[in-house]
Amino acid sequence: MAEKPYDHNAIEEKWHARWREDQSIYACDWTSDKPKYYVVEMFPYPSGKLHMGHVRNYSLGDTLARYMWMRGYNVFHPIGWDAFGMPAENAAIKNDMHPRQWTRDNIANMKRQLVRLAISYDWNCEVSTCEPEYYRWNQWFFLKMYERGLAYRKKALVNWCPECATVLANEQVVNGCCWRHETTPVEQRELDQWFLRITAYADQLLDDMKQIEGGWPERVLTMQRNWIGRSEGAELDFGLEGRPGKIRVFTTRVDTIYGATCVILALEHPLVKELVSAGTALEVKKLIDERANQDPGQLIKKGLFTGHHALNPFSGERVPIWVGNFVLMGYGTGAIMAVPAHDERDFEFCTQYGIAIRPVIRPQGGTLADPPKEAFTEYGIVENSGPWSGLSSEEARRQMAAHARSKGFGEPAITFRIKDWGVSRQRYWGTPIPMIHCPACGLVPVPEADLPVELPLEAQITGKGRSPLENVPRFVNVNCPKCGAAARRETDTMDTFVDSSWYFYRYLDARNGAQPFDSARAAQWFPIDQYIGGVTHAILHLIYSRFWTKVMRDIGLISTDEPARNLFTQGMVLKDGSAMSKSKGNVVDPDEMTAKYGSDTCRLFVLFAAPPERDMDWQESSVEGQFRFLSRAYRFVTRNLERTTAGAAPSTEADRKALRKLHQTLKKVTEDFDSRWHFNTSIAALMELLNELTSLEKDMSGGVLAESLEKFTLMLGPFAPYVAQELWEDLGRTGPVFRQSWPAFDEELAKEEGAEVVLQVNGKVRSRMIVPFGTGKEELEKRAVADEKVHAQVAGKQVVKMIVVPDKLVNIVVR
RNA sequence: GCCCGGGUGGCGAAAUCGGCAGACGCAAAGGACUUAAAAUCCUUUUUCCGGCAACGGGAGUGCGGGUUCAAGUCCCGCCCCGGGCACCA
Repeated sequence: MAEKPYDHNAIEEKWHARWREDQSIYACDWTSDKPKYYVVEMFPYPSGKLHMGHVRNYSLGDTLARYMWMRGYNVFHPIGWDAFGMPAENAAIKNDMHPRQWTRDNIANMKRQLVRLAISYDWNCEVSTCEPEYYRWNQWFFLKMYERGLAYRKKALVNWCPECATVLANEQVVNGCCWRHETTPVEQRELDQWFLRITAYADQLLDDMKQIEGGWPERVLTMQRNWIGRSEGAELDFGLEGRPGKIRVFTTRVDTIYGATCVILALEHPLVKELVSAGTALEVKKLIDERANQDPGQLIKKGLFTGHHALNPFSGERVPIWVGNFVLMGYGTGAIMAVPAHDERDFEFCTQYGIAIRPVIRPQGGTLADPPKEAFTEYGIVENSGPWSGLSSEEARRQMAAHARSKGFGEPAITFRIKDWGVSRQRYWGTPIPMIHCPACGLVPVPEADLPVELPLEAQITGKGRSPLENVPRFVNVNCPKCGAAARRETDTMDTFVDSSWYFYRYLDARNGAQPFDSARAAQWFPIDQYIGGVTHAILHLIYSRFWTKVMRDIGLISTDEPARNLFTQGMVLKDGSAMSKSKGNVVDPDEMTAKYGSDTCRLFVLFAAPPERDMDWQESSVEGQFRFLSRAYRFVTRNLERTTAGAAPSTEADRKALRKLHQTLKKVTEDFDSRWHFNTSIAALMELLNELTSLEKDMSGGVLAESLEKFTLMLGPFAPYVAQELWEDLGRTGPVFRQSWPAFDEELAKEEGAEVVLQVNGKVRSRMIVPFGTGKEELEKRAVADEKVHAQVAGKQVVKMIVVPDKLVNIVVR
């Protein structure tokens, strides 16, 4: 019996080499007639090295992919690179290295790591978003959106560092200052920027959630619902006293309008300039600057009286017009009617400035609190509101909005919190926006035939100035495609969320030079069966890609409304209670772990540490346990190889026990795969099985040994592909483990010999007994009372009640 | 402030439908093998009380109540930790 030591290096190198020779091992079979299974893990940003969050994400996806292959599915499991973005530019500045070179080097290294971890990717379909063959389709989509009015240009504020003389991304602003000049306050500048009209799809983004409910975590849907922020109310016009014009406000509570005691404009509201004196305008400007450098959560409410009055369209009452720093220009109409009695913010503001507070809603069955001590914000009964008095809030909202419409001073309205998606970036390492500015023709799209607009590689990246592209004459100077005159090319590049909005469609057809992808193939493979990634992308990426899918549908490329039927959000990998990050210096490099213990151990470790949806605190100590398990498994199988006899019937008591445990394990692991992916318990079950088999080893006969070794190896396959493959070969079998069929379990064999019934007295366990399954209630009662230990507890007391759960327990209640 | 998660031994965790709390693993302690160490194997390991011991008894899943024959699991009220949103009218 030649037991072999577990030489993980030799085993992993051997299979690593063989698999690398056969590039097609994980390739998708596009002609297969098996049911499809499309599994995607969120692609990584090529920062240079995989971190443990990646290892967790990809091990999870891989384990699932291998299982689905074994279940007979035609699996498509691709990967790519989210390869545009700022770090490449920063590296270029720091190390004098071209972003493209830096990115490609990083990709090569991370690809090596993924292959080493034996993640089963179809490398034929690899996608890298920084290559023209990919980003040309970003440009193509942009043109399609422009045609449809979904891409447009407007002025918007950007963060500007006067020291760098450059635009900063939001994440480069730290405490209101530049990340490189920590004492230089960031200024707000207005620039023309490109936007995508995601708001046109706001209702669909909400409604189509019906299609993915149940498949997506509820909390992701909730976060998206809040982000979209649909609210129903009314827009109303307050007339201006003594001058023409009006102020339009949005409110969800028309029913409170008789309690409106002032109108408040946002600081940037266009009317402010008209209404206030030069002196007040200066004060307003001050408030704007003050707010720019403040944490929005800590903002202290401030405001100014404009000196003018507005007229309440319902009551005709004259109310003062204020400006307030807490009124958002970007939401609703940029102006509100303040009802301090029924809104906390208005209450705070009006109390502070001595503005009248007038309650008009009383709680159902309660009385009007006058003067109120705090805002009553719930619905109730309308009071002191002319003809509307006595109505419920709900009824008043409906009737009053309708009344406003019939009188022409307003109408029911729906407002969204979500804003159009600003995609302009004044950066180099991104997709050039395919537009041309012609002095004669204005904005002219680059003709489709001229795509891609390639990034000029010679641009100098200095971290200064508006955009590196502006200093590349070859890029900037073009002839207008319409009139032929000298024109300027747009130098803004696209947000990298554009790249990631549709990459999983490109996987299907990664080398297509004529279209973004083949529609017929997309119809066959979409929606994605399982998308896996971090919950950090719950909002942006996952909303943008849903939006993109709908646009592609409207263009006619696909016919589905949603990109992914199921989404799984894995937990974060934490160290000392917070996320691993370079700045905290607590990053763990997977290479170290693979070098020491091997990839199989590393994979097992991340899956075993916690259930996948939960955050996992980094506790490296348990890695030894995983290594020991694989080591024991390997030795167990190899030393028993020669004892196996195929087909021999079970003969010993040990055989029966081993078979029972084997089939119980098969059942457990299969159920974990088919439900919640708690692979920590699957691996624990495999450990239990190995422990049991080891203790029965000597008394097991050849037939049961053969079955046990084979099925154990197959079950190990999705988790630890290298060692499973090695054992498979040792067992004299051929072909990849993940192409074998997943072993079925036999419910009969898995059954225990008898049911263990717990005997309780007053809810406390006093004894237990083994009875045949299905033993009747009366029989159980009889046996329970006869039990010695139970008897000792019951003796001398009165039995009040007996609860019997067949095959489970008997509880005797005594007094 | 609002909306989600989560809180179980020294540690990671398990208990999937209200029915044996702590599976599996780590760490620790003791032992076997060894000249020795590593590796491996065996034993103990929630806690308190009694006992030389087999064993017996009590407590115990963040805190306080409740429902139930029975609660980690369900209900009510709190505390703490993590995440998201945060003047969205």
